[in-house]
Amino acid sequence: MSDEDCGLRERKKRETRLALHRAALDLVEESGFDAVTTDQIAARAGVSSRTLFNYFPNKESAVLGATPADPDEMRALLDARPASEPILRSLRAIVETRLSPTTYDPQLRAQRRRVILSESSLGPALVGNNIRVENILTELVAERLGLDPAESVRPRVTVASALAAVRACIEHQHTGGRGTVEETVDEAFALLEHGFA
Amino acid sequence: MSDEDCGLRERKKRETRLALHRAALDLVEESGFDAVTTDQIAARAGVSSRTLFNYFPNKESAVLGATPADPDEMRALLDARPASEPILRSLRAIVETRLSPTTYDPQLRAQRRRVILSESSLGPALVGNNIRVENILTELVAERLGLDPAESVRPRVTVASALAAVRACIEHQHTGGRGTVEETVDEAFALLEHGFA
DNA sequence: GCGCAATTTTGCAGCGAGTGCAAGAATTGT
DNA sequence: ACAATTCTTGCACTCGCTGCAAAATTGCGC
Repeated sequence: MSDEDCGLRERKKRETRLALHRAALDLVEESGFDAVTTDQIAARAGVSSRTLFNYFPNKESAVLGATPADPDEMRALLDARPASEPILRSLRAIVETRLSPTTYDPQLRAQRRRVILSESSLGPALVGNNIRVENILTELVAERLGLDPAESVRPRVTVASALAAVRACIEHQHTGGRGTVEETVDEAFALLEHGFA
Repeated sequence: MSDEDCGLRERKKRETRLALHRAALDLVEESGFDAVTTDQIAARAGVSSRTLFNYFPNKESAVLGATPADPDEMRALLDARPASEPILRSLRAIVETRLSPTTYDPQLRAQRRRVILSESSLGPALVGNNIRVENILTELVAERLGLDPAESVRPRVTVASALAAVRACIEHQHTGGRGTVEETVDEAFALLEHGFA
């Protein structure tokens, strides 16, 4: 996926996109999300402010380097999981992939992770409140469970809870909570799986 | 609470607040959330645009008539629930109270409900993404469970999942899903209680 | 009532996010 | 090298929201 379409045009676009993402991450890490303007990000990336919005729909997405959730891509992710796996576990894997994309170079990934875990303005944009992602996943989960998403809320509630759980764990970090994200996510999904009762 | 402090000043403030809320609801019901500007809301309420933001922190809050989440108030709500009640059930009751405040006159409440269920821009502002509410509830739930919210994620995950579940049910309505909100919320909380496994 | 203090409203000036549009620059295939 | 396509840029603009200081309103002691 990263080597196909190697025209100059496509390569430049990838470079620009990455430059914007890097610039955004750097600036946010330096001064905090709210103190950084989109103009500054564009300037550091060496591109006009208008161009930033050709690549990302908003500031948050630029910082996250968010790729516009593609249904096919997510379907591929889900299909990659064994059919026998409990749906929650598959969901968790998918969400974690979105959280730290494996196509990144490790250093950038680490920085992204650092920023996500320290900037609370980003949580919502990442997993919570991301209606588009929720809708796509709901559709996919319904399919796998053999349910009609218009008939039963179950798929949607499953997805929403999973996303919320991850976001809660990130929030837990923001508020200085104990444990690594991995540990707390473990705990959270155990709760979802076996019930809060 | 609605009769105390009956000075002219306090009464006028309540009137203005209500006027803004009503204006916002009316306009949004007429034209949709995105098509309504804060200036229009203020104008219909007969106050300056600047005044709107003296009463509400943002457009969404004006439409929702959102009262700034008060820790003490929420504690009172929780304390009103029997101590033996499962925490999820208490949470559900609290969230539902926030969803349709009992201090409203029925007609306004109905309108508010209608708007909430038809305007998807509002879901986030109501329950999801409401970090402040989540933090307060997390604290309270931790207390009731006898846990330290910094030690265990459980309280936070419980709260986040409950909020997410309700938001998911509202979203279910938005997307034309079947069933009343009550039914779907029932189903959702049953899942949370007994687990998704 | 009267006048002073506290509070509220308002206008204004301004910032930052985000968009539509049209002109200009770069890249492509031929 | 030329034309078609695509990307970038600048510009003007809307909208949400904020700070500030002046003006209006209300509360209170007399």
